[in-house]
Amino acid sequence: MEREELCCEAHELHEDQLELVSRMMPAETELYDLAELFKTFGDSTRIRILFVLFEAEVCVCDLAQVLNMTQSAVSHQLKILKQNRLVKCRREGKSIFYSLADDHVRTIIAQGQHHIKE
Amino acid sequence: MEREELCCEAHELHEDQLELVSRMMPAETELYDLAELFKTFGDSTRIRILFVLFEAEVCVCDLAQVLNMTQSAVSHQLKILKQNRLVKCRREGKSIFYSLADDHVRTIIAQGQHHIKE
DNA sequence: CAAACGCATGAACGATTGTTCATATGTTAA
DNA sequence: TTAACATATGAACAATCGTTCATGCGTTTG
Repeated sequence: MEREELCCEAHELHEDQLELVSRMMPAETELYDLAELFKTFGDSTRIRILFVLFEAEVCVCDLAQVLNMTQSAVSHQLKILKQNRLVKCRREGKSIFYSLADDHVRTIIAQGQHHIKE
Repeated sequence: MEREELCCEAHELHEDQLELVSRMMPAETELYDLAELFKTFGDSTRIRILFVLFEAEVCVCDLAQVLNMTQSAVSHQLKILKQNRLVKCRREGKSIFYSLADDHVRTIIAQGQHHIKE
């Protein structure tokens, strides 16, 4: 990450714009967390898992069956979804049931759908 | 992607649930496009670029200066943002000015911020 | 207790990603 | 036209990612 020494002088950002940008720019940790969150949505397997959970609370083996994936692959992705608090789970006997953590998930996906369909 | 032959019988999805899930599941191309879109948000460099564009229309070298990055790295990321229609650009002399493509970008980022802050 | 079941996890692998470096393209000024 | 400037782009590299395979953990059943 090298800093450019000089910049096109004709279009240099005004001082007040620079101040505005730096004032509105979130902290590094927030930027990182934001990227981490969207990265979680950035895989079609995880998106498919979320769409199943939009309709029902399901156990891991049902997820694997519906999505035509191995149980291991589903478990790995569920772990990522859970780490980013997109899903939650509860144990019931030998099975573990997964469901959406909250409604932000629906909203974010819906906004994404809206964007790609315009 | 191997299909599981058997599944926990006790918690098997009901037929009507299966039908509901498959009815609400988007087509493969839409799932892919959705993942592609969120993948674009899933990098802190691109997030930082977007936060600058929230405040001002800027040329590439100003972006590089503000973000303390090389012009090349910024250009590569701007290409990805443009391919996914998150930003647009116009030429003015030797410079090329980038700005937000539409307001979905703000909405999606805002939803993400809301989620990580709860 | 042991066996079976449902799920989680670590290692390994190919595939993808973000940056750097060198260079090409397009525009303006001399 | 030639030089300088602003930006774009291809190759190369390390780093990260998603899946598979083997195996471990927790629970229930016999």
